[in-house]
Amino acid sequence: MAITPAAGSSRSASVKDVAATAGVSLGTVSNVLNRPERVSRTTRERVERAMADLGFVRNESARSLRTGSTQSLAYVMLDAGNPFFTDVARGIELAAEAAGLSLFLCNSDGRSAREGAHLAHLQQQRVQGILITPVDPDDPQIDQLSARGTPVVIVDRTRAGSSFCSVAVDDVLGGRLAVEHLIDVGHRRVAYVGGPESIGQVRDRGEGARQAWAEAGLPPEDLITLSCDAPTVAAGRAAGERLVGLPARRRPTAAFCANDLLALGLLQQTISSGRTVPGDLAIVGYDDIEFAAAAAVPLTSVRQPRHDLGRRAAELLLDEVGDPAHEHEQVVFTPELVARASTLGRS
Amino acid sequence: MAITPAAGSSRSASVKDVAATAGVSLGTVSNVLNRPERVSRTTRERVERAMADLGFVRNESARSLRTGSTQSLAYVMLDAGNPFFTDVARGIELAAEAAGLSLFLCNSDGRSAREGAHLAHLQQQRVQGILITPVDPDDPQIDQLSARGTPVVIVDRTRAGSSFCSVAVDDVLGGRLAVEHLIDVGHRRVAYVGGPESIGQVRDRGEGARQAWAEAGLPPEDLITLSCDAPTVAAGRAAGERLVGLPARRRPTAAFCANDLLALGLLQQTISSGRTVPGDLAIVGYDDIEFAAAAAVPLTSVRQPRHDLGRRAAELLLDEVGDPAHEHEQVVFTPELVARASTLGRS
DNA sequence: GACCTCCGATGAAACGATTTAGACACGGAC
DNA sequence: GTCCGTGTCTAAATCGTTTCATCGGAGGTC
Repeated sequence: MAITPAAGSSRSASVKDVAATAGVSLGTVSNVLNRPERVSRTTRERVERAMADLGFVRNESARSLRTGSTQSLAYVMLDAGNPFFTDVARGIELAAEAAGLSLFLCNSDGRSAREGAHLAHLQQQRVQGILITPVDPDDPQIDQLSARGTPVVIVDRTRAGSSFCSVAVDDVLGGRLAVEHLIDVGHRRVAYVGGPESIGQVRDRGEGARQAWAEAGLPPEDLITLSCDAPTVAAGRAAGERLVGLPARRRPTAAFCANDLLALGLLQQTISSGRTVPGDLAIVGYDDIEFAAAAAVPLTSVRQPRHDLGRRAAELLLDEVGDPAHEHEQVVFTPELVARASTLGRS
Repeated sequence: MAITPAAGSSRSASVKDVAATAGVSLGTVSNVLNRPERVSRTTRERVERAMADLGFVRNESARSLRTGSTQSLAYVMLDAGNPFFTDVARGIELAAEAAGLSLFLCNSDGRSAREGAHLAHLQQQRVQGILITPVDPDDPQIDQLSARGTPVVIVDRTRAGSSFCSVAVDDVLGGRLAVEHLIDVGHRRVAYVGGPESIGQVRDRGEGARQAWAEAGLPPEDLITLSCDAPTVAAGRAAGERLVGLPARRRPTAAFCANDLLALGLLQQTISSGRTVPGDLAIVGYDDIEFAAAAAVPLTSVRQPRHDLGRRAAELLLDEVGDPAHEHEQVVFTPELVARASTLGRS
């Protein structure tokens, strides 16, 4: 007996305890765990029996300290409350699962400080790689991560220099699709309802909207921009109230929103103030989240392949981790307009 | 010069490299990291300088191997696509952040196998504790975790034996509130639209509905139950079609749905099939997710304090981690009915 | 000047796993 | 009988950090 750790209680069993119980050496236990084919059947069974009896749980810290690598990836998401990002996360997760890695989700909640804390911690954990939808894609901390050896893939954003892999969707094109559609169905006064200009997507989608407007030869002043604090449902409602406040002859007959949360807020405010969609105001959203189709007036939206976005991002990361000859790649997906009742009238 | 690791490239710098560069011993570097007040200012600055120059990043594996504890919690969520759970997660996160711990989110996606893999991995990581909304609260793996020394708090479920802390909401009461409200506003034929009976919440909310119905002295056969495969928007739409198929004299005038996703699906199907809410069908949801209020017919729903649920769960876990005299506690919150247009008509 | 204290810094010993070089036994071939 | 190969298992070194007992020197007291 002596001073061996008390059975089952105080401290969890280590390989040493297992070895002692099974009457073999440390190395043999390790072989049972990592290269079971090298161990004779009888010994292996004895060791496995000992592990079960002691409730042995491998210590991942020790393992990764010795081997220098972990079995996990992380996705630092911009807003866990936006279904778009949780769908992207699901795509990532499936790819990670297929590769036998586990995925940690972190939520920066749009705050740089929080994002920074997560990144620092993940770097200390020595995760195999990090996927991130950054608050600011040009944040130097991201370069620093990469320079210090943690592969990073940027999701749903691109970056000027191409020192990273990234996966994004062509937001300028998405903006064009939305506005071309509104022009097609006859609108000649349109509002672009965008989140803060600091967000790259908001800028790009607005840019696409303006391009489509100009190419149709329509006067720039008839495409007005409503800028919101944040791309949220509440901000969408507020935007609705500002629209109503406009004089009738300047009031747009349609709105293109930078994401579906804004569009849903706007939709709600419009209907609850007694106007109709699309009769009084046609609405186009962006992202095509599940709740867009499920809205009482199903929302026309620009669909992003969010699942594929996540999956592809994870694949790029895995390639960067595994292949020494990896070359950075910027993948850009093409968005697609899904027309529904909010611009077409009752179907 | 000699054989010191190449500056900045191959392998990341360790405390040993920092010590060599700063001309101090290992222990001093460690003191700078952990007990800076014990180190004289000049030495400390020299060490900090060396850390910056070398791009030193503390190795968390080594740290937690030595100290035997990590700085992280984990929440294994049932469905990252359901805003209810992401809101709970946010509550947890705030509490974890306040305690200086980082939070890893894992998504079991309703699958036991995935949940099990996450739990095993988290246990190997030696996280400080695990919060979980389990697929099956009676899963023996949860007991095993706890027995092996990883504190577990069950979120949004309770468990027969009280060997865990848990935080939940009184679902029977929630069911009663919903149905009492429908009776109050005059409904005498009601449908309970629930997910699979295997989910505890679905059972409890249905039970509450039946209790309220019985206490009002209404005939049991006028409270019908529609059972769905899963509590999702798509299933809600399907339920709507089944309702329409019922003969008019048996068709309910109101529906109580086990969660808001179902309710939103049902709402959409009802409206797009040309009927009105609440005129032809009043609808009550459950959870009061943000999209419930933002639906074009704002949804009456049973609000759960999802933010507090998460926060309280995290606090219980932190107490269990920190206080040796900790006693398990089952917290039950009280739900609250939020009446909106889907049962009250246009406001 | 001897003695004590205090402060700051040191060095070695862990933590628990993996890995590698080698020991040992057992047959079979020559 | 010797030698070699093969199949198993062992022993020791190692990963990067923290901790703890210790040590040297500066300064104060008698």
